[in-house]
Amino acid sequence: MDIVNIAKVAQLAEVSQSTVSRVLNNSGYVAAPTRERVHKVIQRLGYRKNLLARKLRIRESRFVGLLIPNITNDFLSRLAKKIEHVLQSAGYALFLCNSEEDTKREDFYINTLLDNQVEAIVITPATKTPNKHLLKSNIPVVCVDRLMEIDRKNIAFVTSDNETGGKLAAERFMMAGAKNIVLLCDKYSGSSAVEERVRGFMSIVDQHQGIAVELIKIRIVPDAAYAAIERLLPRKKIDAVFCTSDILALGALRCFMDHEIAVPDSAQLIGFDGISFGIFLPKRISTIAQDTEGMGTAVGNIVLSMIQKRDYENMTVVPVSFVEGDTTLKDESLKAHLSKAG
Amino acid sequence: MDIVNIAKVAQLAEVSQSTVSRVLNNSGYVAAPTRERVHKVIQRLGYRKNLLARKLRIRESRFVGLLIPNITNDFLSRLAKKIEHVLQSAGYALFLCNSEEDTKREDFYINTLLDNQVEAIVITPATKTPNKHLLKSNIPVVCVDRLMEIDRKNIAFVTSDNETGGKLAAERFMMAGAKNIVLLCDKYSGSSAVEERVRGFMSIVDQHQGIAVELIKIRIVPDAAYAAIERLLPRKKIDAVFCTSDILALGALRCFMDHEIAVPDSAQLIGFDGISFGIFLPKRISTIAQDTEGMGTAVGNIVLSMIQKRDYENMTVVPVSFVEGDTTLKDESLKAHLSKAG
DNA sequence: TAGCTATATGAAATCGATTCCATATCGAGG
DNA sequence: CCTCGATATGGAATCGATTTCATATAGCTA
Repeated sequence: MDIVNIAKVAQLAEVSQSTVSRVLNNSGYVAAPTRERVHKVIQRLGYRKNLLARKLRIRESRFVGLLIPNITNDFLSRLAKKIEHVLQSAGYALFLCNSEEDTKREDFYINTLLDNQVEAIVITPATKTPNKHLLKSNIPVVCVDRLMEIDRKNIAFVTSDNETGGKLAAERFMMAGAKNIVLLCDKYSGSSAVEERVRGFMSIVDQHQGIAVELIKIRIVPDAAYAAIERLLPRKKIDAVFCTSDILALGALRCFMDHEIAVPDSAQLIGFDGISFGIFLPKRISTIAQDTEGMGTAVGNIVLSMIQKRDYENMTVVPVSFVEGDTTLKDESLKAHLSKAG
Repeated sequence: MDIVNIAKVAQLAEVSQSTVSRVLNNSGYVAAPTRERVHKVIQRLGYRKNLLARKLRIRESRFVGLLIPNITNDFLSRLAKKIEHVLQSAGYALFLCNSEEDTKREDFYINTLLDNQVEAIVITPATKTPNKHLLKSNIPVVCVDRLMEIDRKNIAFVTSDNETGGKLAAERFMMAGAKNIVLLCDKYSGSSAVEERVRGFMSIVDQHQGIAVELIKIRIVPDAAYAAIERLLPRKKIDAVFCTSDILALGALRCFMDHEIAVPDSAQLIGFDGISFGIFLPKRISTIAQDTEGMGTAVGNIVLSMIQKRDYENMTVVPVSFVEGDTTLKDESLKAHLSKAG
């Protein structure tokens, strides 16, 4: 046999299991020589404690489940990294699950996580409708990026201030006097984040007169944005495009450049997310940046608070900010524009 | 009490634990009415089996550890996603660990993973020197992307054909008659992948005469590449740049554009990885693309083979391919160039 | 009808640690 | 000298499942 357990250590060190356990956990009384002897044997046998057994006994798994649509997504991977960082410092291990925006998979994963006794679940849900297994369970849940219509104890939400983000973009366009706006947004997602961005944007637009906004829902890939803009170009003059994601903005930008439409002079473009890549491209895309690290840290800390039954923020709204790139008029041009207009 | 375990189910269903277990696992003999009764109680109590207890008993954790430098990296996140996909289909859950290229953290994580009884570890090691805890353990290890100088049973390697990738890039440059080449590569990484790319590249260059290659090691961020090229520009005429990563190529491209150096006519550029973003930029970067999905699938399957003690490929080399973008001379131009030269 | 097998169920050991309780020694204080 | 508290250790129950072994009944064959 080469399974070495606490009993074998105890036997060779000529002490009881209790004593070995006390040595391992630095608890209770152990005489120095005994401790020494036990350590020697542990060393010699290359003994490792079986955390599964420990977790079963103390009824704490120190596992947290992370259930997101897609780890490949820039925003989500940065989020995941930060969450993992915070949790591992507190001794928690993270299960990685990709739902692929698929309710079936989400279902499956939630069950798996619960069966594995995770102490909390961090989820970016595929739909606003709550999963029934999640509802039945009592463990802490932190819902990130997207809201859920759920009535349950022990749940917290962390999102960017999407509505304000939408407003920031719209204000920028209004200041520049945009009249013919296209709004590109994610088609499939039941994501509340996208909706709020659109709502915020429209709330500002609605305060102005004579502004045309065409809202187009597309798949969240650059080609789709490219195609959407290309389809519109012959029909109308576009002077501003707001995309609910930088990925879409990328496609739109490419389309404008291919059709030799001057950006930002003829058409302006604002994305959402603040994907870092952007700033090294020939044209940096102006964007509403999310504080991904801030969100990740918030999520991690809230998870810990909830697990430890401390107080926690039920709803955390993380501020966003406008990051000026090369696809919007500069502040100076804006002022010139305004004074000319005024 | 609201902990419901198999004993409580047994009690309410008026059967023994053994019978409940048989029902849960569909093993052994259970009379239909009994089975029915047990299911009713399970339903009523909302019983869930405690997998920790099960895993302890059957001595199989069905956990696999994934230890990578950084999930934020495009290549690694795609890899992670694929691996997770393959493993979850086989009933394995994945622990996510970010080593941050830091040996200390790597150490810590390997210990944690082993203590949690993972059945295998997938690792992109921070150094070529093997971790001592990894050496001592017997569980299957799959080393991805980077090789390790390790003498151990139960280890498999999966990497791209980095050397051939380097050769492909060099051949392209040779065909186009490049004479003044800059080779930008990752400074800190002890990564064998980078070394092999460089080796492959140089092996082709060495077959030609009168070619100058300046090798520069920099941090793997676009700014560093930008700065490196900018520093060289006044000193020498550069007609080709090979970057061991697309991230670097991005910075180099930006630098050329800012200095109004025509790409690819004056200077050509080839990156490595095949990051999908590239193709939607104003200039798509020609690159040596890795088959990330193929690697992920290979890794997943090898892990499963090793765990199940089936045969497995000890060393898997996944082919790479040259993907022509807008930063190298097109095939036609090349032919024209060659006929003119010849 | 004796004997055998397929079906059905339960008691108890087991996985590997933690922990409560009991026991024992020793030195200090009364 | 007796008692008490601090120190040190061991025995055995426990966490929640799985699994072996034993037992019991029913139906079937010889």
